[in-house]
This record gives sequence, C-alpha cells and structure tokens, in this order.
Amino acid sequence: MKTSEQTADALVAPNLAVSTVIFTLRTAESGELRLAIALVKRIRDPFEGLWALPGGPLKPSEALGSAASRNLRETTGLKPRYLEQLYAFGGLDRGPGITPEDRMISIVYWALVGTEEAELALANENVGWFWLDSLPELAFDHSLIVEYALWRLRNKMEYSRLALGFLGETFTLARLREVYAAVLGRELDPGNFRRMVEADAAIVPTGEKLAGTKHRPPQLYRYDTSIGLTDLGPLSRTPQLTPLAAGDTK
Amino acid sequence: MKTSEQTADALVAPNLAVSTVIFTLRTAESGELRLAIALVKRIRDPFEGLWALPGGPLKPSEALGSAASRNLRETTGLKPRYLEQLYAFGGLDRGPGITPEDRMISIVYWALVGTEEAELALANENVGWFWLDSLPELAFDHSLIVEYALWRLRNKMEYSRLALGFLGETFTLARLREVYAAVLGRELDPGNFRRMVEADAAIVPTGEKLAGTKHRPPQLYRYDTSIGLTDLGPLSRTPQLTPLAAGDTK
DNA sequence: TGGACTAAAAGTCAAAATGACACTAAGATG
DNA sequence: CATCTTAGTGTCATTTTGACTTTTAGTCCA
Repeated sequence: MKTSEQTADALVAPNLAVSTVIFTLRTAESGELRLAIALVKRIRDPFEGLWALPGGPLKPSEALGSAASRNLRETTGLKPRYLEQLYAFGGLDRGPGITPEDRMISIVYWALVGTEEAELALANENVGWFWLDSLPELAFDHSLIVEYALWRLRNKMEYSRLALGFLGETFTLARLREVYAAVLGRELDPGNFRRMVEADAAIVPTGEKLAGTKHRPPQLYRYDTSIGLTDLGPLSRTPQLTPLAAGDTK
Repeated sequence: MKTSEQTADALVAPNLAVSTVIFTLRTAESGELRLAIALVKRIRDPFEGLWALPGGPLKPSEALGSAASRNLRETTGLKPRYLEQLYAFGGLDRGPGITPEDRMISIVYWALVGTEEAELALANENVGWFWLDSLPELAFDHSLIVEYALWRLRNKMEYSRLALGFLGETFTLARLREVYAAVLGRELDPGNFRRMVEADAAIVPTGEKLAGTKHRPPQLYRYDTSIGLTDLGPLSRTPQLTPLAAGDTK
C-alpha cells in the first residue's frame, strides 16, 4: 500500500545512500597533530579512479546511524567514538551527467575515531587516510561535503566536548589541548585552557598520573559520561543518533 | 572485502518524504508573542484523524529545499522568510505498525514565517496553527521532531539573527526583543538588549522612526543582508539550503 | 497649556569572563 | 646537584555581562 505521509501522489523512489566523513587526528612528521579523513577509491563508472567518502546503500531494516557505523567498520575496521548526522544532500547538481533518474540522495554522517585506533585501521590501495589540508580531487560533490563537515566540527568544538571523540579513556590536559588546537587550527594558551577545563564538571581527574615522561608527570583526566551530554539536544537519546556510539546492535 | 559502495548490491528504494516544521509567532490573548506551528490533519490510514507536520513525497526533479518550500506554500500559502534543513529521520521505530517494507525516511526542514503574514495564512478544518506549548497528540514520531526543532531554534537564537525570519523589512528594537523573548522563553533586559544589537553590524537603523505610538517614537531598524550570513557555513550558498529563501523558482 | 504617563534611549557600576603573561613545582637527564 | 622540560599556579588588565538608574521625546487628558 501507499503510505505517503499525506497525499496519494506516486511515490518517488530515488537512490538513497548513507555516507560518512570519518575524521581522525594523526601525528605529522613535524610531530604535531593534524586532521585527516578516510577516503575510498571508486572502482566503477561515475568518477572511477577518484577518491570519495565511504558510503553505500541503506539496508531495508537498518537505522540510518547504523548504516553509518557499518560504513565505518567496513572501510576502516573501527568503531566510532562519536557519530552524528551531518546533512542530507539531495540537490540535482551533484555531479556532471547526473540526471533526475539516477539522482542520489545522500544522508551524510560525520564520525570521530581515536588517534591510537586510527593507526591500526585498515588501509590498502583502495582505502586510506588523507590530510585534510591537502585532499585530492573528490568524486561527486564530496569536496563540498567535507568542507561543511569541517565547519560543523570547528563550530561544535567551541562549546562542546567533541574533542573527546578523538581520545582514549584517559588523557592529559596537554593532549586535550593539542586536539583542540588541531581542530581549531590555532594555538591555545596552556594556562587559560586549564582554567576552562577545570570549570567543566564533565572532565574529571582520575587521580592517576602519567609516568615515563621526561618532566613533571601530568595528571590524567577522563570524561564523566553521566554529565554533559545535555547540550546535544533531545535526539541524543534516540537510537539513530548514538553519540559516542557502540555501533549497531547486530 | 566488501565495501558496499562498490558492490552490486540491489539498491533499496525506501519511501522518501520531505516534511517541514513551520514556526511563526502569534499574539496571544494576553498580548504577548507566543510560538506556534502549522499542522495538517491526516485523512488516511496510518494515524487518520491525528494532526501531523505538513509534508509529502519528493518529486523526481525537485531539490530537497524546494520540496520544503512547496510544502509551505501548499499548506499555508506562504513563503518562508527562513528555511533550513533540520534532520533526516529514518529510524525503524517511527510509529506502531511500521514495518521495514513501508518504512518512511523523512527529511525534515524547519521554516520561519513572518508574524503579519501568518495571520493571512490559509486555515480550515484540516490546516491550522497550534500553540507550541499546548500541542495535540501528533502522528508518527512528529512530537519528537517538533521537540528537536524547537531545541535547534532556541540554540541558534543565542548567537544568530534568526529572529529576523519572523519580522518584516523594518522593525523596532522592542519588537525584536519581543521575538527573542518569545523564542527563548524568558524576559530580556531592554538596555542590555539594545547594547547587544548595536554591537551587531548587520542590524542598522533606517533613519526612519515609527510614528503613532503613545510614547517617544522608536527608531526603525533593518537587517543588512550584505553582512552576517557568514556563520551559517559553507552551505548557505548552495541552492538547496536557501536561507531567507524566496521559495523555488516556479 | 501643562502636568501625568509611557516607553525609548543613554548611562552607571560591580561581577564575571577572557587573554596575555610571569612564576613555581616535580619529575628526568647527565 | 645543576639543568632541562613540561605541569601546574598566580596575577593583572581588558572585555563582557547583568542589574539597575536617569534622561528624553513623544501622547493623553484635565
């Protein structure tokens, strides 16, 4: 039967895919952290040979966020530490030779994976990490999508605890500050950064210190997940958003 | 390995609809502005008789934002002063009796219409405005969607000039303050509000004053569209987002 | 005509937040 | 034990914010 939500017009059944912008931070030769994203090489017709965002069709009984988790697992072997819907792209101008018939609606998620995990991620001639500031030409309108994802990432950083999506269970303040600096693209004053973090009830000292440094051992911190997810809005409790998600339940 | 974008899996073609949360401000009996949204009554099977967000299927060669504009025009006869994509809802739990086969993916927009225009909007037994703080039971998961839209509206207000989506070409500071107060749900100090607005280069005095009040005539202001749309991100220049849009080109 | 009334517009002030920077602490290294 | 390096603390001037007071420019009405 036809359950259009309202009218009895013939339903359009456009191609629907879910793609994911997978961010991580990697250590550059210079030693500082830099943003990178995961790309896959296209091996079929439109834009064959170009790099593109990982993605694929939505399965019939799969939630949107689960599809994004699946993208991530299948391309990198990783689980996201943070996963959020970015935007639904469905314009008619998404690439040369795209007609209304084979038009593609993409629901795009963005994900963060931890710095350490990213090192272990699978990479071959068809999957790889690329520095964000020197991306190759991308298929479709994926360059625009990446640009928008970066803008969202940077804007969210200002007032949220997104940086934790890049880190492990525990971390030092210096490490957290490096993450902020890499994402925001500017240096941050250590003293003022400490003051800001200490005013944040969601980031608490573990009591442990990190040994083995060649200087005074820093305090380790962790993120208290029982607080602070509130400003992600009502959707943070729905199954399809799954912030700091553990992937789908399959 | 199977990276599904590259495999020949059969594409899923789920039902795809575009819905719109249409906000306006109306004057309550008490005289103050209050938020309201437009709803339509369902006249067919799932949830027949309940109120729902206006929406419908996407046409084959129609941009997503154009479909949202069309929703708005067809249900209220109005053009949006502001239109932005909210979220794509595609969970499997969107209502009782929804199976994977007739599952519905909804791309939801939210729109603002001017206070004066909203008075002229069409309304009948199947279309009407409802106070946001006393909504009826809604079809599908539309209550959740409205809750999220309101959260987004309130959060955007804090630092953006969204309020102008509710107003006409020119407006007084008092009027603008009323809009902020209605959306944020709290009173605002007139002096401090003036200071904030005067620091904003995008809101400029017209030089005209509003006559006919029973007190000192207030200065009229307008929004300088040549400035200040920058923090809407890269997408603000794509055809499908159309902030402060003029609807589709039909 | 002039005082009462109203909201506009301007001004004041203390508290809080921010940015720049100096200083002290606790380890490792040799 | 002196030196190096980063952790962590402290200070201070500037800016921003919130609460509040005063003055201004009009209408209303006796």
